[in-house]
Amino acid sequence: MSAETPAKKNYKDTVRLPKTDFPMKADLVTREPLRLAKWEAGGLYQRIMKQAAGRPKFVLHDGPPFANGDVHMGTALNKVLKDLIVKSKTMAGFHAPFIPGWDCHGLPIEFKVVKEAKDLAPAEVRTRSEAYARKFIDIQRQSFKRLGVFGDWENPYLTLAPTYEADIMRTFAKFLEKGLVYRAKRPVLWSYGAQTALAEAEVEYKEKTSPAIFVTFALVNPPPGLDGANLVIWTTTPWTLPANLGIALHPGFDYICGTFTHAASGRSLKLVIATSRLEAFQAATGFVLDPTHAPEKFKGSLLNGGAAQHPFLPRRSKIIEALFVTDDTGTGAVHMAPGHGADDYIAGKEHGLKILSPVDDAGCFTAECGLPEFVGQHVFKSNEGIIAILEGKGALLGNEKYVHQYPHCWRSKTPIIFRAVPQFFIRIAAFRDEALKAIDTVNWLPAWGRNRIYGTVESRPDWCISRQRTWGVPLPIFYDAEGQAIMDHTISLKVADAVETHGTNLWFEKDDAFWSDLVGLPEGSKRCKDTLDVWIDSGSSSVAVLDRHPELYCPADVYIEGTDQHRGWFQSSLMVSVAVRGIAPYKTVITNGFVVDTSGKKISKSDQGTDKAAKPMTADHYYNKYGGDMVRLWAASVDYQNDVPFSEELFQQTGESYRRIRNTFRVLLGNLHDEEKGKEKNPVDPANSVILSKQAADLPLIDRWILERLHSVLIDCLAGYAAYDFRKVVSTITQFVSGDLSALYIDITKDRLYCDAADNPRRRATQATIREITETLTKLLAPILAYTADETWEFLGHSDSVHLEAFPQPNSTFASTEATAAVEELLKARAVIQQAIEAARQAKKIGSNLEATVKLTLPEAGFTNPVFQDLPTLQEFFILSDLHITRGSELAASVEVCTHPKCERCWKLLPDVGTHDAHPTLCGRCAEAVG
RNA sequence: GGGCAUGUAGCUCAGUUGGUUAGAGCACCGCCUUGAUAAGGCGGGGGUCACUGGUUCGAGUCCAGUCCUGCCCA
Repeated sequence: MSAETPAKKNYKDTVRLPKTDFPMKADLVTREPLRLAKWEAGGLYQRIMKQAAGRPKFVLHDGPPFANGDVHMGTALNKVLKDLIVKSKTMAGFHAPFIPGWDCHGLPIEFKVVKEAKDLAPAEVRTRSEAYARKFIDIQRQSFKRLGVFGDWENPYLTLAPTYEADIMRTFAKFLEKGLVYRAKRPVLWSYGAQTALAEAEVEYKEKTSPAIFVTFALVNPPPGLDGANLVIWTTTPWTLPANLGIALHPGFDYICGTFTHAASGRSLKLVIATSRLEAFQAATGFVLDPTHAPEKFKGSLLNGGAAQHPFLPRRSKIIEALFVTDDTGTGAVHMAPGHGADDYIAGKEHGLKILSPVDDAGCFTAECGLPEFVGQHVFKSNEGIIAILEGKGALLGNEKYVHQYPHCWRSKTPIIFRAVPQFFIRIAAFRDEALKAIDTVNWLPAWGRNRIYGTVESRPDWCISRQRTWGVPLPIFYDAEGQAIMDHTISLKVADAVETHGTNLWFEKDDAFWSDLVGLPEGSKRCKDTLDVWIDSGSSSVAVLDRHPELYCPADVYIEGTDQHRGWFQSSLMVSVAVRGIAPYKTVITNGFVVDTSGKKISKSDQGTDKAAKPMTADHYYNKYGGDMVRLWAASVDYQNDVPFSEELFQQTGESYRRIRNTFRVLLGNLHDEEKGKEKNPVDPANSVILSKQAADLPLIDRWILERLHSVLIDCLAGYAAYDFRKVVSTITQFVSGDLSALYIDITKDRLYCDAADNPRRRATQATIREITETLTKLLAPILAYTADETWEFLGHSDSVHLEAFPQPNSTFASTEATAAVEELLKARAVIQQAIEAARQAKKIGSNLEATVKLTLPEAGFTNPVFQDLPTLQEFFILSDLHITRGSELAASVEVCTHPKCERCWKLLPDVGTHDAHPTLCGRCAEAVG
């Protein structure tokens, strides 16, 4: 062992390397739950609220997620965005309470419950549905808390709470009072097997063979050239013909009218067919267009408003035009039975057709069908008889077997029918204009959201608010002995009061006599069996939550949900609020896009458990594997106003940013290990700045520069938060950390921090600067990295949570950009120097920068900043041992191997190494520092 | 089919009122460092700015049309 070795070791011990217990490895998965437990035990959310009491308020109203299933990444994104807003508003000086909520009623839950156990009594369905909802509320609440979302988690609002349900009924009563509710028939999916209305989700598609027939309708008073002509319709449901009230043509399609002859029978008829369907029609029926006479040609719009004779009933069918008419099947003329089809209903309503639905609960014809011999007979059994009538009347042109996918009841397995039943509606037209005006009082982010909702409100039909379901809020309506609905809001209010104390189960548990007596109606009155559309539930939250909670108010400052809510919650909330109080329930509405997979396809909850389950999409997978802060950083990094592409690989990219930020914090903290006494405990002064103006003048250029940069970062981040642009905050900080701190400031100041004497003023200035930077960044990141920022804050020597802090205010001392201007010139020179050094390095002439002698040539013009006459600062900035400056034609740098001896301590190659007897292997600065 | 969006490097995104050679992060390649070390630094490759046409001295940016993808409808 040589005598040199111990000396080397000694010098290494004199180097002030960073020292911190702040771990490089975040280990978020184990550490975060501990911090969360500490927050909860200390009542952090309540303390934040208490501290903020009296400040200006900011109310973000939580749109209630459905209490069904685990937290999907899309749900996590939305909830974290809400939390970013609430936390950043809190730190910006607002009192921002967050009351989370859940949407608890509705078909998906009822569907699951009923699927598990069939034939349950309504009260039992409701008990089980509530238990189901509560189970998932707990699961989701745990996830949201684990994600670091702050809020009043022990007192959320639930749409199944009796008080909430009572408010839903009161909202409905308000609609009644204003005369906005009416009852009318409308087609629904009906299972005659289960004798109930079904929802889309309860329908399964199976193969079914139906008769497909072509039927003639003779034109009445046709335009010239079409005398004696017949429209031909095609249908697979002959039983709906008794309810036929119209025929739809496409206004833009080409139709022909010509003479058709049946080869076998020799029968001849004048028929109207869409040109594009001619060939298929001829093949199917055997009726062939007479080639000797040119057919009439016209657009579908020609016949609009005309009429055709019903083939076997004494009435006419109105001819209307409709864009949903297709030319892929049929004849281009569509049989319309508004009581038996959704399209038919809508088009029929537009054109003033009646709703005829002569079918009872069991699927049998009623007297209304106009065919006495069919009354009481099941519709599917009547197809043949109706076809026989058509044949007898000569109206049947063809009859085939047709195999198609047809909806069936998931329970009784019977084919479903469309059948019109009485429903309750809200008359939108009565307050549509008011709603449209309210839309323009709202700030929509992004701005196109305004047009989106305006369009839907403008074109939406009346709101069908009744459902033939069990798991929901009952319509507080009664029928009199004649079956007429009693539309009296005072009665509904009485029901609401009863429900407020006893819950809506009472409606299902008690009988009609009890209820009639309670609300003061005569014996024989019956209560309505329907429930309210769940969009009334959540749409009433401005009444049931914002108006009720003393710490909230309406209109709320912000609603933020996925884009699908323009037609959903944003709209239902708007309509309810406008109807009830005449204004929008929100001042600003923000939308976030959907989480989609990397091929741009939507990832829905229903894909869970299928083949796609290979790609986990639930939030717990991510916070259990990577940590809650990682999910938060991801949410803050994405462009949430558009759809958000997602995959685990993509998610891991945010891990890189996280590591970068964390490692930088670690170095910064490590370099504060021997901070001047008092600094580490320095209470935040009123200006929120550690560096006082009077010190600023003495700061070295590089420190002044980084503080100027920090000043601009701070301003950009505050603006980013104010604009809800979290991505901007993240990218600003990431670029500052990576580009300015890591690559430049820390690299450059290492030499002072490690090798200068402990109390050297420029070393102390650097430490003060580092504290200023670290405190500022920690606060700026606190809304996003809720856990990590809190951890960092602790390591900065603070005893309480960073979440009780406010954002720093910009320190005007660093608003100027003199140092920044100087550094910009320095960086141009640096780029040239680095390229020259890199060439020498690749040529194996040198290794580290410190082994180079650099000759920098500056152009005659420019580079006039005084710093270019300050060789020590230039050497420090470029991290060089040996630099020579000359002026020449253009900016250039050349590199040679430096010949000075190497200082054992600071590793620079300097001429004064060896000039100190006490330390023959050190440079002057190091010899002095070691003493 | 309609309404509203969207389309810039392998991936995710910036690109201000049209104006030099279109930027960043991640990924990738090469080198250095081993005193931020399960880290850090330097250099580098990579884009017909979806497509077509137009306005203009000049278009990623403005106009028209087409296509892709998403949401909401039909």
